Amino acid sequence: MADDAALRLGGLGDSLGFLLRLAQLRAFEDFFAGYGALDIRPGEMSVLILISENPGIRQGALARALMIKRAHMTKMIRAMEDTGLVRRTVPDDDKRSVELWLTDTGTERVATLSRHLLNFDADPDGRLNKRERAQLKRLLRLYLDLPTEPSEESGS
Amino acid sequence: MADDAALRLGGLGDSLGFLLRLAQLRAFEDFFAGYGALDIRPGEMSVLILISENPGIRQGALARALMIKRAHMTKMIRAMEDTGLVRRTVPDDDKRSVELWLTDTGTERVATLSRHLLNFDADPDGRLNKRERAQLKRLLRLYLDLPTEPSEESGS
DNA sequence: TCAATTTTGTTTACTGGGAAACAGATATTG
DNA sequence: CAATATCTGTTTCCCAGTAAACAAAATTGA
Repeated sequence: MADDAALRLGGLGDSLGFLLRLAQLRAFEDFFAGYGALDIRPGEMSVLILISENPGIRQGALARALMIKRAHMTKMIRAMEDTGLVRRTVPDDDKRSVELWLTDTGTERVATLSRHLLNFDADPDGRLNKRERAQLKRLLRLYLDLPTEPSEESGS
Repeated sequence: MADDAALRLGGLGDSLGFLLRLAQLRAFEDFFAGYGALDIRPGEMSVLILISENPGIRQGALARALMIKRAHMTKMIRAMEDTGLVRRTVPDDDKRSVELWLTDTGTERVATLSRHLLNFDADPDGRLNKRERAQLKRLLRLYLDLPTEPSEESGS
């Protein structure tokens, strides 16, 4: 039990990759703890939100943004099409590509998820306080070459 | 190309879980870029290092420390036993459990890996400077309830 | 003592995700 | 224009990892 705390991590404890992996697993635990009832996976959620924010986004662009492979995106999108959350169209000017749109059901789902996402993320679970949490996110965005300030253009 | 930068992330860009997932994927990319030649996976490496730092550690404790399931640990350890990196013993005082030890080959491997790990992690790849990198790791350790200071105090 | 519960590791079946080969559409280059 | 190269999505096959059921050992509780 307390034995685990006594474990020596060696060089691992100073490895960014190791810390990130553990932190991600922990964050997903938190995610499921908070979202359990909703029967949604993190991956599906991110896909839905990105389509919602970027209607008509092409499948490949979505895969790049989420850093998953096109082969896997094909499967995810097909599943979400089957459950009626997403609609696919092929544009005339490039018939290789596929554009993605939310169905009405998908739009509703995103609305629900977004509400919960805000609640979830705003709730410090005791390990980090608000300031530390914000700082952590800032550094992660930096590491990821993402805009440091989340683009907040939509007037409420 | 530049399209990707123009993507709107919506609530996702402020979600710790999302940022952690992306960061972890990116860190693994970096890992393979730096380690490619060595033919080692991050998971195997962490197992080897933890056994090296905690000789005789039991399989379950190792699984908990790395936040992976015992079922999967069984497979990993068996594979590493087959390739002669790890040795398993069953202690007399608890015949359910399995204690893990490095073979000589395993010990050599860890020595090599540790050298590379230091090089790798010490090399800022341009996105974060040393200070930011250290700060990021500090916050991650905090989030993970790990000791904020790596157990070793070396220079500076 | 000895039945019931818990712990530890294993097996089997399944899911999430990647690698590689592919086909159709588009872009490039002569 | 034709020939080639590249891009986009898909298919197939594979690997990492999980879930659930299990067996053996250990612990608990009457």
